[in-house]
Amino acid sequence: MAPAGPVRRPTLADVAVRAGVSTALVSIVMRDAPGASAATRDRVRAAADEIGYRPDSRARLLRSSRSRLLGVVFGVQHTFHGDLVSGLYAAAERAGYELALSAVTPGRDERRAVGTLLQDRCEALVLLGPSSPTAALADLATRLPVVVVARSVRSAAVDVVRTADDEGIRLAVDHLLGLGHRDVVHVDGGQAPGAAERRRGYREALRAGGLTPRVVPGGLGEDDGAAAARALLVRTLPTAVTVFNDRCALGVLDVLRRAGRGVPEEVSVVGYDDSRIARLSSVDLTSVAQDVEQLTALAVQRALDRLDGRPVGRRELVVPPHLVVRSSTAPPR
Amino acid sequence: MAPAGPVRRPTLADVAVRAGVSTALVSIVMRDAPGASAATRDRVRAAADEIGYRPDSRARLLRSSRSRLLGVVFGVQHTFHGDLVSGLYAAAERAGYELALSAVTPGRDERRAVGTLLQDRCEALVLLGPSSPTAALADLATRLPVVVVARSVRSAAVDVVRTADDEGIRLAVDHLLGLGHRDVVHVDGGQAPGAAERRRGYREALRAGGLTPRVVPGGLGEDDGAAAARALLVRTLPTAVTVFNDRCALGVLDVLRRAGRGVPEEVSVVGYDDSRIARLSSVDLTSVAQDVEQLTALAVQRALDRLDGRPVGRRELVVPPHLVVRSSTAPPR
DNA sequence: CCTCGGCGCTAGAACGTTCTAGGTCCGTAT
DNA sequence: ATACGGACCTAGAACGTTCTAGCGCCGAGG
Repeated sequence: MAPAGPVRRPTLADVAVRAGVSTALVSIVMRDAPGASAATRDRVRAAADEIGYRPDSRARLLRSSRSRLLGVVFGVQHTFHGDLVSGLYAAAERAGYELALSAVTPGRDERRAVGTLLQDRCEALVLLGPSSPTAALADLATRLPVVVVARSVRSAAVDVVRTADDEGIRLAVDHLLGLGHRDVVHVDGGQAPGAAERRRGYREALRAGGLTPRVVPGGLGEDDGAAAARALLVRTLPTAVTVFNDRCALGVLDVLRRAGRGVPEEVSVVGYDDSRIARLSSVDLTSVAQDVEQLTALAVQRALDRLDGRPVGRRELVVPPHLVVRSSTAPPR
Repeated sequence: MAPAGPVRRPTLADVAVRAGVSTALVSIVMRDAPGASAATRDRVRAAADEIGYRPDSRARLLRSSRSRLLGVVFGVQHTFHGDLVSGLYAAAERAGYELALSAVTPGRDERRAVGTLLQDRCEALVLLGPSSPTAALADLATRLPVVVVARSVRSAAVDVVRTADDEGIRLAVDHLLGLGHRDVVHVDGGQAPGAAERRRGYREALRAGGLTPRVVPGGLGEDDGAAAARALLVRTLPTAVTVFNDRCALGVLDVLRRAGRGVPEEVSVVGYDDSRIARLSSVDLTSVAQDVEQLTALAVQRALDRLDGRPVGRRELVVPPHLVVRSSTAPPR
């Protein structure tokens, strides 16, 4: 039943013969371009449907100078990248662009991923949380517009769209202070990208409330969070904790609960990322959410601005996050 | 710093002029095809590097009859699909094929995803857990080889590569019986794809051990698992539970622990999927893992067999899963 | 000396589109 | 009548590759 080998696909010429017109006219009809009568349009479309014609985007893009193609590099294991890709599809479609996806996997590094996109004639590149060194990104940017999402890059060559991480933590702290907490600790992300800014946001927010900041070392993973929580347990426990990210927060949560310290009864916990983990009903973690909609819309917008040579303002676009309150935070006892 | 607009990319002709040879020769060198002397090869390559030439895959594919392109449709929110994509990249590369990714997102359905791949001239399609009706898949398969992964399809037209779900549950049950459990309950997945087979595997395994199966209704999500666990708590608790999937198992776990029933001290729990959730150290759930490596290798293999017109055996390839033992299972007290 | 075969290379035609520059026809204004 | 403009359509040249022929050259075999 399945075709034996690669079948020759029908082309414009096949449709043209069948409809008794020229290929150029078929092309016009297929593109919904002006220059054909309604009657012929119907006839051509019917012919195309009958033989199952589909335009060949390769040939199409080859001919037209602009490819209207946006390359996207994403990490296949980051669930957050999945959300971003969804948003990018929507934003690109609104602008009449297609997306070419290229994944970074354990066996396929960023160089490879970018390389295939370049061959695909993308007009611009959107890189989600890239790990390439700044120099490599800058070099890439000499060839085509490059927009980096969710990471900050110290280079004048590439555009950046990211979340205001300091403000995110500030939201978390303000939420806790608003609930009446006065003893709020921050579990740190160490060297991780974004950690410094979140730490700073925490310090500023606490000082603004007239309180003394207290930062304990943490990390990216659950184990880091668990260690941080154990460290907190040996001293006097704070009434609330802001954590670098959700995974780390999960470790904190787990250790506290196992130690019989109720969350949120004894300690309130706030994570960061609003990841799928945070949304699990058994976790139900209050968390800082990035505005995917806006991040992706701006990324596409910026890419197009560069392509069309429009003047752009700040090279770095910073999007405010918002807080998603769940059941891991409550007023102190 | 970033280029103002779409810059004209260097072409074969540019390289040819610079190296003082014909475009055909440059093409030969770029493809590592025989027919050029070592000296010229070096010269051409140097010229290409200097002007930053990259072959245009559109034009390349347009010209050569075979595109050596495999289309992959995946769901952007399924983390498991991410793992599969990684495997597919590796398998495709070994076979000298490229992958064209097309994502299904909340705002972009499967039809769309498949449509763009068809336009991209893919030779065959690999669909990860597609939700399209069988008829649509069969229709698609009349146009090009279609391999469905991780879902079973009742159609002679499409190939299927999937995990032996019944055997997976059997592994889980045997593990529990081996630990000494005699009272093992299965929390069901209802109508979900794969649920029937897992249920059957459970029943068979229990009967093979001379025990009486007991199935309670569950579902795909945590809440379903939570409800099932609560139902179990009102009767006599079994000593072990196999659950339809990890998310559902998480709900079971949560309710049991909150009710003060230790896992694995009082009840052992086994999930299914070996998802990221199961691997979280705070969850650490024993789970049935699908063999991603083999699933993807077979999927690519089968697609190529169809393309090359090689005779294939069974239309459906079933891969055995394996059990990943973690700390949610232990001998009964 | 001529032929032959292989190596290194090139000219020119594909591939399936889009685009430019017309070409017909018809109705209307001159 | 002739010219003109517009609506509809077509021929043929791109686009950047790969592929098929075939060219010139050199050394070996007749």
